[in-house]
Amino acid sequence: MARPKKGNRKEDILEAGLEVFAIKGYYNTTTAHIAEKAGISQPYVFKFFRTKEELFIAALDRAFDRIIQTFKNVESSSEQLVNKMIEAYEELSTLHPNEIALQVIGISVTEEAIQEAAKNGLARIRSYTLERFNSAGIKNAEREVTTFLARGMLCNISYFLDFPELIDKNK
Amino acid sequence: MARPKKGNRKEDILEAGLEVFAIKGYYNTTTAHIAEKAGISQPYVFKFFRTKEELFIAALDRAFDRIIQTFKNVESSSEQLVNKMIEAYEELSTLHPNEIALQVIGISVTEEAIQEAAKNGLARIRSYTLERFNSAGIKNAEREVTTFLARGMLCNISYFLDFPELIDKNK
DNA sequence: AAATAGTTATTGATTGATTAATAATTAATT
DNA sequence: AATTAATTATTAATCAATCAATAACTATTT
Repeated sequence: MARPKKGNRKEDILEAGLEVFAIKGYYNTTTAHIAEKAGISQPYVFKFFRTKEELFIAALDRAFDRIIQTFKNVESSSEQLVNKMIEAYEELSTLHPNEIALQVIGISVTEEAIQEAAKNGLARIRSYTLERFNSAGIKNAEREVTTFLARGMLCNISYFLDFPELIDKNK
Repeated sequence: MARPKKGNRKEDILEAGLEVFAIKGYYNTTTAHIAEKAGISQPYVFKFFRTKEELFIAALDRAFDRIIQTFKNVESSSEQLVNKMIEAYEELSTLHPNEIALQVIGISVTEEAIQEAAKNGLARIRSYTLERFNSAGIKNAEREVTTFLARGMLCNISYFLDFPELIDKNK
């Protein structure tokens, strides 16, 4: 049977892709897996995304969008900004674990176009954070951003590996 | 012709594997690539390592060994220990880039046994560092170790993506 | 309102390339 | 002759991507 559903198929595929890629990684995910999750046939994926790589990059971009949106939602005074942003990021790893996992996966995949997309996403995070720290009047902002990113990366890995002991439990 | 070479084949394969995996990643590396680099035929790899995964894990373990050895070679007074270790790690990324790349790759691969090996390697780094910080009488050692690891992870990613701007240039 | 024409949504079948791993075989060394 | 070192030949599986076909809907004409 044809034409059963109505909704936005491209959107379905993108969300399915984000989830499956985040769980199984780039190479272990087949287009058939994604299709199944999206409730369509495997070849139909290619009507909306020219290649598996293109679909992955679209999912990765969306993951970075959501991460940045999380930071944008943090409202805070200068005093507490850094701590609030760290808090927000930690919350993200329980609230949107797939976005974090996809970030880790995107960074380490060796396909060139994917690495470019990952660099781009990290650059966006960095420049948004720097802007924010600056307009909050934080001194030594560049250095603080680096420390913030570093903590974020360790947080990612600790979450991705399901290895909480990697981070000390003092707060 | 058979038996042309003499040396330790297992060792050759392991070093070839470490290098090729570090450059192309786990999934994009074929056993044929490694064999070629080691100067042997593809199936002969399996005389020394039962599976591709087993070979990767052996290479990853060796990479972690070398990283830890680098830290062991740092001799320093309590005062300068942390800075000296950071310096040593930064040097590592130019001196032994493959070991760093393999670490990044090992962490993000979704094969379970490989993730276990990566966790194990990180745990070894953490516990060695903690011991060292403690016996140097550094106060708040747990927290300092976390900061040290975080910085290391960002360093890894910045190197792996060839993206130095991710880290601020102040020292 | 019936028939016709055209479009959109979707699938089944297939393929061509890749590749880890095994088996059979050959050559050199002791 | 037996052991060791290595190769060639082969296989079985996997998967992204293409293609041709079909079902269902919409618009147009009669």
